[in-house]
Amino acid sequence: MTTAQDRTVSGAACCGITTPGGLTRDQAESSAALLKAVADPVRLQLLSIIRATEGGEACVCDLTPAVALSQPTVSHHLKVLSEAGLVTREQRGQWAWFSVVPERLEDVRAIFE
Amino acid sequence: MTTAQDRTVSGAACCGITTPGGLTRDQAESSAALLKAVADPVRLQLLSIIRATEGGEACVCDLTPAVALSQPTVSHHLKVLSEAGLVTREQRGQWAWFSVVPERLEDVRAIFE
DNA sequence: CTGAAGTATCGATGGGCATCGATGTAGGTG
DNA sequence: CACCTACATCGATGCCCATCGATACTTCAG
Repeated sequence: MTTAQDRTVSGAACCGITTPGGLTRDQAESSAALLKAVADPVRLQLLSIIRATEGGEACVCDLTPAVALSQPTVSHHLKVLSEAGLVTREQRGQWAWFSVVPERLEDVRAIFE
Repeated sequence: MTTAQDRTVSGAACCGITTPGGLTRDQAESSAALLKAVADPVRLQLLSIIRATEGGEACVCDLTPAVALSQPTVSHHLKVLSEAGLVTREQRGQWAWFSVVPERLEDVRAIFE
């Protein structure tokens, strides 16, 4: 995808100022991927609900009525969060329990240090 | 858009755990809107470039070659960032200068306190 | 006023994604 | 075995958005 500039190009600017700093395209791409997982109202709600639940865990049967969406949709969102490393899934008996990964949330904050 | 639950519904869960905490749908919606503005590799790059430029300002003529995209596209991204309150635009002579709003970046971090 | 340069806006297009119903799968129960 | 429940996957659909070329707008120089 990335064409010829994985580095920040600094063209001879009209204003005579070069732009040396800045993220690499790859850095920006991976940070954006993590942010995309979080930039959704439903997923933000899911994260906050899981965190607010006693024990820090919640199963889909709890989350589905809480966000008022179909079960496949909730399952989809949890998969996105899981693939981003923001939550972990643990099959316990018949239910799937999800809990958040605080370190990963810290990674998100670190993007805007 | 929001149907009947602007509050976090707590259905009688299968596991006997209610989900009292959690964001309101409206809270989640506005936070997600802010995050969406930032969840894009190009916009992350633009923000970092502007911040890294001496003076904390940059004009479109600098940014366009730096991200290797067409001028209309860069202008579009800057508009998105501007509407999210993440950058401010100042017309100075013939050029449009953009600078980041640190307080707004702090708002983003605050979502994951 | 005429022309040129920097930006913003417009319209079109293609890709990604949120959502759903239907279906598959696995664990628990009889 | 058969049946139910919790959850995941699949396929389809509709919407949002990133990107572009073309064009309009603004500012400056002559």
